[in-house]
Amino acid sequence: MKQKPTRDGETAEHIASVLRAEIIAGDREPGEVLYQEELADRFQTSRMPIRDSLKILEREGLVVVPANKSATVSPLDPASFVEINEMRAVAEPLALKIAMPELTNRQIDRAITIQDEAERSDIAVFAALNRDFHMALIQPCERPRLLAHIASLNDASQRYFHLTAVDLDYSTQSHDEHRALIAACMARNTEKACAILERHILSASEKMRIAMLSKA
Amino acid sequence: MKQKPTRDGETAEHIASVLRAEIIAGDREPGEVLYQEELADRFQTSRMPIRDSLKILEREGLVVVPANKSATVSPLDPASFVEINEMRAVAEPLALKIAMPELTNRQIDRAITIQDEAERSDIAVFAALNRDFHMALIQPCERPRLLAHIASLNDASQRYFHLTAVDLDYSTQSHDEHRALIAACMARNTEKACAILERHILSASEKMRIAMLSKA
DNA sequence: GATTTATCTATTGTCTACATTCCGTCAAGC
DNA sequence: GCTTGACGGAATGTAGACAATAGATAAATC
Repeated sequence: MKQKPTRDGETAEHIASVLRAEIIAGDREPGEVLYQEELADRFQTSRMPIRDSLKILEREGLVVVPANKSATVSPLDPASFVEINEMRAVAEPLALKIAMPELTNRQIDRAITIQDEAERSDIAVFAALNRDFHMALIQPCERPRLLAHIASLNDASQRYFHLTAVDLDYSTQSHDEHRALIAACMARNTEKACAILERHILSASEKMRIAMLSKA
Repeated sequence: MKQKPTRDGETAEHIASVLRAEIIAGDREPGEVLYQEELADRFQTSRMPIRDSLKILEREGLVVVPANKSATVSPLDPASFVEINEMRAVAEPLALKIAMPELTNRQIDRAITIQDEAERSDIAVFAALNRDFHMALIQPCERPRLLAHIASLNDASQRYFHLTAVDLDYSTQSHDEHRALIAACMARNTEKACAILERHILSASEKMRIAMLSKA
C-alpha cells in the first residue's frame, strides 16, 4: 500500500496523465484556466511538478502555456481538427504498413475484442475504445517515435468526439470500416489495409467536421 | 542593449535553443552527460530553467532525461534514423501538397536562393541549408502542428549528417533532386513534386544508412 | 467625460535550501 | 575470489520564499 511516495521523480508524468485524461474526456472545457496553485493544492504537491506537467501537456497540444500567464485548456477548432486528421491519415497507414509483417493472429484477435466491445458501448467509452483499436493494430511496428506521435494525435482527435454527437449513421459506418480493416489484416493484404485505414480516418474526419460546422 | 533581462519568462526556451543548435551541429557527442549545475553555471542561472530546457529538448528527442539521473545527449543509431526519415517521407509531401496552392513565386525564389548557396557550401553549412530548403517550400501550408512536427524531424535528421561524411556523389544527387523539385513547384505540378520529395527523402535516407553501417 | 497614468493584486518565474535517489566504493561473509 | 550489503559523495527532485509580470482598478489630468 504505497500511498504517498514522497518523491519518485515521476510525479509530473503522473499529474500530466491525470489531467490528460480529464481533458480528453471533455471534463475540462476548452479555454478553462489552469492555475498552478490550485492544481498544486489538489495534487498535494508544490507548483514545481505542476509546471512540468503543464509543459508536457503543452507539447501534446492539449494546453496552452503563455509566458507569464496562466495555462488554459487549448481550444477546439475545426481547422486544427482537420490538421490533426490529415496527419493521422498519413502516419497511421505508415505504421500499419511496417507493422503488418510482424502482426500476429493473437494481436488481431485483441483488436477484434476491442472492436466487439466498442460496438456495444455508448459514446463516452466508444471514443476511448476507438483509439485503442487504432493503436492495437500498429503496435508491432517497433517505431517508438512514430507510435508516440500517433498516440498524441489520437488523444487530440478524441477530444472532438464530445463536440459532435456521434450519430448512429457514423457509428455504423465506422464499425463497418473497422471490420473491413480487420479482414484485410487477417488476409495480410498490406496495401488494401492501408488504403482502408486512410479512407477511414479521412471520412470520419470529414463527417465530424461537417457536424461541427452545422452546430456552430 | 538589453544584456540581461532579469526575467522574461522565456529563458528556458533560449537555453534550449542554444543547446539544440550545439547538439544538431554535432558539437556535443551522443551520450554526453549534461549536468544541470554545470549548465546553470554556464548560463548564469539556477538549475530550474535548465531543467525546463532539458525537458524541451527531451520532447524533441535530442536528449534523454531519465528520472533521478543526469540527462544525456540522445544516442545516434541507424534504427532511429530510419524511423525519422520514414516519418519525414510521409509528413513533408503532405505539407507540400497542402502548401502548393498557396505557394507564391516569391517563395519559390527564396528556396532557389537557399539552394544556390547550399551548392556552394561545405558540409557544416550544407546541413543547415538543406533543412532550410525543405522548410521553405512547405511553409505556406498553414498547419502549425504539422510544420512543428516536420521541423523537429528535420532537426533530429540533421544530426546524422555529421556521422557520414557526405561524399560528393550524394551531394550531387541531392542537388539534382532539389532542382527537380523546384521545377515541379514552378510548374505547379503537385503530384510530381510530392513524388520527387518522397523519393528524395527516402533515397537520401538509404544512402546515409548504408554509409553509417559501413563505418560502424 | 474621456484618456492617460499610477497603483494594487493575483499569478507566474526563479532562486535557494533541503530531501531523496543513484552509483561507485569498500568491507564483510561465504 | 566472488558476491552481497552498507556507506558516502554527487546529482537530481521538491518545497517554500521572493521577484517580476500582467491585468484590473483607481486616480489624476486635460
